[in-house]
Amino acid sequence: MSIKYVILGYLGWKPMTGYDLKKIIADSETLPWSGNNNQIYKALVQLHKDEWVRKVTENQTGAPNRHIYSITDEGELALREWVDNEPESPHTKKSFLNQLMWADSLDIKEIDELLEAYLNTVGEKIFFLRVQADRKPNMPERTPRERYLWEMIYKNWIAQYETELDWVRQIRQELSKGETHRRWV
Amino acid sequence: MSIKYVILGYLGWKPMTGYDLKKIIADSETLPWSGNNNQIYKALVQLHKDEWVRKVTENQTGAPNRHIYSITDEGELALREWVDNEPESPHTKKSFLNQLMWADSLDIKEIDELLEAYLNTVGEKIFFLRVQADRKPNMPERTPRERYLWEMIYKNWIAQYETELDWVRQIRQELSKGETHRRWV
DNA sequence: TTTCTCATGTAACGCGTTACATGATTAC
DNA sequence: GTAATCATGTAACGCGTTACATGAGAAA
Repeated sequence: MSIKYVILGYLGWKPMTGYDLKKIIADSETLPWSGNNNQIYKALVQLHKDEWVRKVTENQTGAPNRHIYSITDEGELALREWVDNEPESPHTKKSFLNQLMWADSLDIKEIDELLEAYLNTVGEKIFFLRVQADRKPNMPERTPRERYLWEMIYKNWIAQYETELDWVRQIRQELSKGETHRRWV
Repeated sequence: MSIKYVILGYLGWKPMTGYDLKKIIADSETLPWSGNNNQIYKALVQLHKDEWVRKVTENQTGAPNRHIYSITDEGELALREWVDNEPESPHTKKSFLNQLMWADSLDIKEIDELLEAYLNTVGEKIFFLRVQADRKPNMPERTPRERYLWEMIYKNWIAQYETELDWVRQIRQELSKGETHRRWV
């Protein structure tokens, strides 16, 4: 449950409520979770039981009392340990490529339209990534180095999608060339 | 349940048993499933109930009877429809980037070691991708165009990981430069 | 003799999602 | 008046994983 650590990371930046975390996670273009209540509130209960966070309740009228969580010393230690974990390769699901595996039943025009649609969805994704990289919401900038790391994280995502665009352009061009030269029927 | 369609795709290539499909999926460097029994056998039951595949039982002694599945006309139609679906952007989980978000608590050396380890796991992944792209196991080559599509699919994955390598190299270089110039403490 | 391959299937569990539930305040 | 924001939480479900279960034949 790596979302637990992501939450812990944010709480190590500053104290927050579950609701705050929910918004951050839901709005993020790079964190791969929807930010649903169930997951976040459960993770917070979990973190509290582990004593990696402490909870302060702020009374309110008109809305449920706010539970403000902040990281503990044990939490900080656990976070550091997790950060220093052996890195894993990315896990990617490209359902479009799974479609393309069996796309030979389509004619050239249909395939090209699919590729164009893919180009557009990926292009849109890049657009939103750039907007967020620009606005930098919820970005802790405690040191210049931290700032640099976060910038590189955004660049990583953008580069990934740019690579995707290049690939689509190449395949579209080659398919149309193959068409005119009757390399495939 | 997109694995259902991937299975349908393979059965549209040639008739197979659940066991065959399990191996193909488990061995694939690009399909994002482990190839566990539970999922595959259930999907086959599902596909059979939909009448997208038919089942022929071949009696055996010493091993369970083989259930050989092949695609039906309805199945072929359903596959074509799915292939022609609106493409989605890739869904990627880069847990390493989530670690890096909070890596400012580490010192330069620790970060660099993490990046190097990441470089290695990604490099390894590329290696296996290239091997598989080269050997081309379980690749239907019914037409030149289909062959081309599958090659481009492998290229897509390789390009993605290559982009990752470039990114790691850049960040490592810049971090070490920043270190000598005391841009971050 | 132990391990691998063939070949099917089930059980338990974890992570993640959508949808449900409540209710006051603020903005349009 | 309707919708969004604040703020908590629960229920039901789907997809995917590991592990369990069986049992013969072939290979190491």
